[in-house]
Amino acid sequence: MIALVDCNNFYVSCERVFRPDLAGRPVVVLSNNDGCIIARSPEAKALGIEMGTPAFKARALLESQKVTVFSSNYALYGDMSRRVMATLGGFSPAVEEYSIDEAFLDMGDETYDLTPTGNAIRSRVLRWTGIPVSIGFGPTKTLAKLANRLVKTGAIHSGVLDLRTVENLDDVLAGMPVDDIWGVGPNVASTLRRTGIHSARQLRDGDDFWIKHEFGVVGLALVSELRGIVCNAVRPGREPRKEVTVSRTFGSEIGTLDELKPPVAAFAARAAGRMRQDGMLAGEVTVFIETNEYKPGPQGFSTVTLKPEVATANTDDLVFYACEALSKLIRSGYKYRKAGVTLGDLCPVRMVQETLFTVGASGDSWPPPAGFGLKQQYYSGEAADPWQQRNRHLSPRYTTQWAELPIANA
DNA sequence: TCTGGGGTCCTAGGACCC
DNA sequence: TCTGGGGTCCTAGGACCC
Repeated sequence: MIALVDCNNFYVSCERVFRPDLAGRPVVVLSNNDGCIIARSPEAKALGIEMGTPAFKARALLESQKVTVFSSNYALYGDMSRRVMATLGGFSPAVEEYSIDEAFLDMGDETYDLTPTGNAIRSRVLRWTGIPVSIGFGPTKTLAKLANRLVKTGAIHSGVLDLRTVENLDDVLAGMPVDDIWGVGPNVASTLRRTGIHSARQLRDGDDFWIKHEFGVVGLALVSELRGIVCNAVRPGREPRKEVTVSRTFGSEIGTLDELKPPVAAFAARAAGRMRQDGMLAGEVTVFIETNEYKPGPQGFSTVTLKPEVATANTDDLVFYACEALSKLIRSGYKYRKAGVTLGDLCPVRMVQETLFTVGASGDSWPPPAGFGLKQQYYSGEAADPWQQRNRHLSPRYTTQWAELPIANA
């Protein structure tokens, strides 16, 4: 059996842990640049605020309904996520961190109803971290996800559902639209509907040959998992990343190389930092720039990838390649609104050292000495980031900065 | 004024090889 | 006249996810 543990309205819940006065009140969290609404409390959902709505379109509603608004605070959410995952480790030897707010737990071959276990998980996570979670149990990841979905949407149960306890499962699946199934996106859903398949039950009972023909091995695996056949096992831990991207929409549009270099250098440096935390080296550096699709004028999206001779984690090298790529990318007459750097073809430091004794040729020791790099002040640190856009509603980094610790009044 | 950011996997087709 | 067949690797792009 597999459990899918999903934090409820995770970003909002993180904010509420330190703002108990907001319990029961409408709260939303905005994306980077305060652009879109990406998390909503149930009260905010009830007001009809949709996921992904641009903040400026919702402004009137947010104000009239006195919705509390937060900019996203990833220092806080990342740390809270770590705490939740650590707590889940007490319930299963195999916890797969699927995303910042979700984990799959291998629950072994238990034949009894896991609902009590689920309740125990819920209450411990809530007590230890302050975060409420929903839990679905099923024989496959897809079915655990489905159980979790039923918990959240249906009135089947509050908080925890072991799919095996659902007596009229066929009826329930018949009432579930295919879009609600994990792995069925808009494209697949519309193809399915066009051929008369509307419900999860119909998809589960579909014809293998047709599924494979239409949706390939991914579709076939998905349908098999709906039938209870494991195609996608729980893989404990966090998979090492294969690439690291840092990208941002700028506060304003910029066009020249001189203007674009500092942010792109900063993105490369930040990506390099993240990558080093994972103990990886980059085999390629990709830069992309993008115009503003919402405004008239010449439009474009372009990308250039450069490959260092030897995989490297050296910030100066990576910044250099990123700037090289950028200069190949720029076209005069275009105004760019967004740019990003992806470090790809990542490989573990150790592997390279073992197979390639030339690691020193990248000109860097690893980890790099403190204060390395000539242009440190130039491309490091979010604080000194003039392209950093709006985050007017940022909460304190309660758990990761001494100066921002919450204060308890005795 | 204002429209996020960061990932993974698969497939088709081209290049190349024997 | 007739123009193999099988394989690998790489890449771009699609689709999906949170």
